[in-house]
Amino acid sequence: MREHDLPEIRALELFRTMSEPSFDELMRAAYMQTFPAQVQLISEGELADFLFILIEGRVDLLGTNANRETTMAIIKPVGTFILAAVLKDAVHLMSARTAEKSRVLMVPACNIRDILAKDGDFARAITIELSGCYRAVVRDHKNLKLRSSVERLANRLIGLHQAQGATGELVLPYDKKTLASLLNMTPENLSRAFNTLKAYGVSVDNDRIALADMRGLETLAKPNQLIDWRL
Amino acid sequence: MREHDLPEIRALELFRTMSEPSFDELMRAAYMQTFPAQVQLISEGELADFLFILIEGRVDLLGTNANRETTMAIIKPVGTFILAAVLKDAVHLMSARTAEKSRVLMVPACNIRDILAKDGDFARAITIELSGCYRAVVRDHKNLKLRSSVERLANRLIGLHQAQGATGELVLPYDKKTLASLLNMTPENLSRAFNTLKAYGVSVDNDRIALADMRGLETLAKPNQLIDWRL
DNA sequence: CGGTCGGTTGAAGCTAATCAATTAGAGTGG
DNA sequence: CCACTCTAATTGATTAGCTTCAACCGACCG
Repeated sequence: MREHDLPEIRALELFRTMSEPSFDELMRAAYMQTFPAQVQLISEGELADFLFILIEGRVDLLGTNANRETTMAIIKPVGTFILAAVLKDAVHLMSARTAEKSRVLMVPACNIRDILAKDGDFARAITIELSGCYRAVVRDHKNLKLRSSVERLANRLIGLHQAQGATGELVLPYDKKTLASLLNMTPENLSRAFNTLKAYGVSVDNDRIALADMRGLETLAKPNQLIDWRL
Repeated sequence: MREHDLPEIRALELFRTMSEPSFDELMRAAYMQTFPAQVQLISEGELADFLFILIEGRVDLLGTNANRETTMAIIKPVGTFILAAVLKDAVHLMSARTAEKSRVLMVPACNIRDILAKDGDFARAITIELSGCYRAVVRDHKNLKLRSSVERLANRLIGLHQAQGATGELVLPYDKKTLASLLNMTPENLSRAFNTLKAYGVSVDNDRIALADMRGLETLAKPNQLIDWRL
């Protein structure tokens, strides 16, 4: 990367308070790239190799599910993106695409994690915890933007079923009113959604649910690792 | 707090790797509390005084807007909540209420921040950055769960107007297709929403928007500091 | 026994998505 | 320069999804 960009980067909130050697180490590994518009910088589901910092231009963050796509966020300079995936050494929950010609600083993920490890353990634990919270909300947000209410319910049932040992039965861990609110439905609509799912082998006895046709249910639900399976 | 709980807490991912003196310091300040069901632990809009860690029971995280309420998340043991607000020394974006009798460890926010400051600067900068990302998605999520599409558009316009100097005019920073996706609307529906807003003094000329009746628009939009105003 | 609460059902209405058609502007290539 | 194509944006008609309002049921509780 070019010497001339260094002071600008050093001034960023994220790097301002960092020790000189750590900063040097990071920057030796990092590089500045200029991309034209409409370039796919990262793709959902891939591992996070770099932390991206947008210096100039515009980058859109996108989520997809079952050939639907939605804009999750728009990044403007100066902003980082996909920090959480880098910290967790996890897979991207969103894709990123340049919307204009953009200048981007790319810092290899392993260097970020190295330097973080040298720093305080507690601070590091905090970042991991926080990354987890962040990613959970992103998943929720995608869930809401990209699925109908019946799909959300179906996937929730599949998730609970899994978590409870996949015995063909599950018990709702909260009352239906709460479940409805969590899935952004009215209680009435939840009740109807359960009726809709009867055709897919779902039978309801108060808070006990039986799933008789997992294949069919999954065909409807289209479970998606980048939305559903926390952890 | 009781001696007997200490090993259990120490084993949590968040505290496992922490130095002995730091842990002791935190725990001296912290205390364990048992609450009955249906107790409001924190309220939207208040400052974050404590980091909460749920040890037993269940806590619901709630968001509200214009006398609507929604369940944002359900916390089960062992889990932290409102970490981001604590790190940013900011106001809560969600309320928290016990759903069952719950045992909760409360760590004063200032102690968390003190210990974090002693640890590496970079790790600390990362947590702040990440908290910001997290809170942004929470805001987006509330926006989507608690407002209609016309309300979302109206608030977006108010926000852009503000950001551009509140001159009575604003320029859309992205094309309408992107704006629609960001607001979770179809382009057709966005176009109709703009028509609906004509009655509230909004006139559209390509990407240039004029707001002639801020009072009326705000009455419709009901802007909410806990959803809209980033930073 | 009346009261409340969680849940279900039906009817009506509203919000938003879909499908189809049209216009206007930008860019391409003969 | 003029057709040609592409795309963004708008409009209308229709349909799907969801909410709202109202009534009702059964369980639990005083």
